[in-house]
Amino acid sequence: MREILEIAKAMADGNRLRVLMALVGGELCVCQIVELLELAPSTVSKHMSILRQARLVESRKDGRWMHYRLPDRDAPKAVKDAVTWVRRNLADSPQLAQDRKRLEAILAMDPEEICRRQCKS
Amino acid sequence: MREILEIAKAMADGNRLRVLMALVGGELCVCQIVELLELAPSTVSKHMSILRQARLVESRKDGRWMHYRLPDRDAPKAVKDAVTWVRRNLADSPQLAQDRKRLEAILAMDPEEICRRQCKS
DNA sequence: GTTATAATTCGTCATATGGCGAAATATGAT
DNA sequence: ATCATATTTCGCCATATGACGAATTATAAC
Repeated sequence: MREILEIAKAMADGNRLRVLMALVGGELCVCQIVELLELAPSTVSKHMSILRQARLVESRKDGRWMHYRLPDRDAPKAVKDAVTWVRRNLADSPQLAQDRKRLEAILAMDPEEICRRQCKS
Repeated sequence: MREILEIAKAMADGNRLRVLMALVGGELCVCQIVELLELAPSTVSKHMSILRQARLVESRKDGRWMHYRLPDRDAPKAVKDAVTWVRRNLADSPQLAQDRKRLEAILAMDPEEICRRQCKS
């Protein structure tokens, strides 16, 4: 129950659902997610920690960059099914189409340039 | 997105998950759910309204009694899949086994007797 | 070693959520 | 009509949650 409730709570936030959908296209680093959601890095970090605690995302550290991705095949079934549920049911949300578009632009930029932009603002 | 988020939020509470699992055995009236959860009727009513708003339960009024049940086949796919996810993953939660046991006792009682018990306490 | 930077942790704040009891509503019984 | 009762609505309170900025940590670059 504890585990299932943790997953359900992790899914119960619009920004976290947006992150999960953004990760469908492959892993992202925190600064890219910050750019997408337009939230403070500390806020995004907290969201990612909640998703990771629930095992809805996995992380990989690469130097100073932390990359997050959707769980592998060997994740618990509850987790995989939850991600599948989100993917299926948000696949054609018009609101998230906007995110896909923005994400495309973000991925086209150099990650370092993104960070520079964040420093300025 | 709105709809999916509403479902996820409705699932993000332990007592509401307990209700969903209790309803697997068939519909229940509010006083039976009150007896199971050991919460105030007003609190249970609020939980049920959140579940119904998300369409995770359907309701049927029978005189003074309001009965709640899991959604039919013609419910939205997102809803049916969510309920399936909960059922699959909580099927053998030891914590909920206790609820099943208590529910058995509750169903054995006359509904009116349950209400009488609630008036006393 | 010092500096720069990506990310996290911590403290704080505003709002959301879950709980209750009292009052209101709706319906059956007398 | 009056009363009893099953449920809901409302107002209140305590705690949880999501947001931010400042401080901290970890790592790359110099």
